[in-house]
Amino acid sequence: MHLLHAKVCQQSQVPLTEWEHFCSLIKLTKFKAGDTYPKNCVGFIQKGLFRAYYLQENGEDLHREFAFENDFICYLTLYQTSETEDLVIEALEESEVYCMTQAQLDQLYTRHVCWADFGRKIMEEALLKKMRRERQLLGDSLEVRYKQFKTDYGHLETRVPQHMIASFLGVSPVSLSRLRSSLRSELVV
Amino acid sequence: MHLLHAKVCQQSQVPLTEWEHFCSLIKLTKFKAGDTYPKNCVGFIQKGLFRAYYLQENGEDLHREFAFENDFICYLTLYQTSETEDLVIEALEESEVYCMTQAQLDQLYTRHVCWADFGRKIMEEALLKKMRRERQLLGDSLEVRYKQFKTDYGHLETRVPQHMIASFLGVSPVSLSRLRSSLRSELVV
DNA sequence: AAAGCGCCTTAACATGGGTTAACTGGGTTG
DNA sequence: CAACCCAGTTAACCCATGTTAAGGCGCTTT
Repeated sequence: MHLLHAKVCQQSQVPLTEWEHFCSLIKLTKFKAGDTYPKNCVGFIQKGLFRAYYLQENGEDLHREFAFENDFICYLTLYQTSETEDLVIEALEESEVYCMTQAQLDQLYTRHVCWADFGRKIMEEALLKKMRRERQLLGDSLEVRYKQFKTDYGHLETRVPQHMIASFLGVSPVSLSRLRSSLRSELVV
Repeated sequence: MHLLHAKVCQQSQVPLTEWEHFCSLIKLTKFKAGDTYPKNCVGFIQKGLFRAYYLQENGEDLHREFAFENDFICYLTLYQTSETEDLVIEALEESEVYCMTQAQLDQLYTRHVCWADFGRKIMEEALLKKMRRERQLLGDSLEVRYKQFKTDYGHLETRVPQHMIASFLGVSPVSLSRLRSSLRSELVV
């Protein structure tokens, strides 16, 4: 809980009564590996690991991102656009998430400025993250992206199967394996 | 002006007095092709065309996006992260933009809920747009991306040099030219 | 008109990554 | 233990795109 409290306070000035109201809304929910996160909820990951991916026509899935401790998750379905309809957020580990419904969050926004402020800052943060990713995808080679992944998400390397990392980096599992082997031989030489 | 008014009202319930205050802050600013948009301002494009690109070490530039009539522009510098420092927003045509400073916008946010709400929705919209782009970059072939570009931004094809479109699509100008020529010959056959 | 300059096209060649398939090793189930 | 499955590796082949370079076209300048 203090993780979430810290995260909220870091973004916005929340009066005590508002925080108490907030606490009355959230519900700690547990997920098992393989569980799907519900479409109409937003959440804060207290513990565990999720991935978000798109279901594609060809049956393969296109990995979009990982989310873990201290991250927020939601489907951004407010706009009911086609993007989010085939998006799936799935638990990869036993996880614990503080959840509320999207509708409850929307009410929070109109209830007190601090929440509107909070929501905006979270969105800004998410947008910056996407821009960083866009830039990497456009400008960096696979090798650079992989090394960046290791510095950014080093702790995920052991928690996540390698083919998901490949998908996250935008290449086939074979390509990532190839790269890793070539990096290994560089070290030896 | 009614363009901007429509855009604001579409996102948030703005009382008349707030709108009047808003109007007292914004200043219609003109840009000539080649002008750089100032770092500390946010704006709404009334008329014209801009591009945002990153300056890279190798001297080339990495195109991030186009912005034109009815779009907002800003550097998202609030966080002073490294991403935005080498970002440039440049006018490609004679343009007119309603501007205010980032500081003025920040004050608006705390002044009335409607603005906090407005800011959050604009950010959500921008985030959705980036997610759509991320998905295209990861999952679609150049041919698909180019065709999508034409349906999304058809009117830009004549306003923008082709090498910028190539950069936006994430390929070299040569590749785009090649694709176009192959699409042309498909039509003939 | 001639020269110069951007932009686009085209061709030739190099290469990174996709695809397929065979093989390995670890874990699970019978 | 055998049979199996799944993830990762490796190799062979192919194609899309990058790179480099040359030529053409339109526009501007002189």
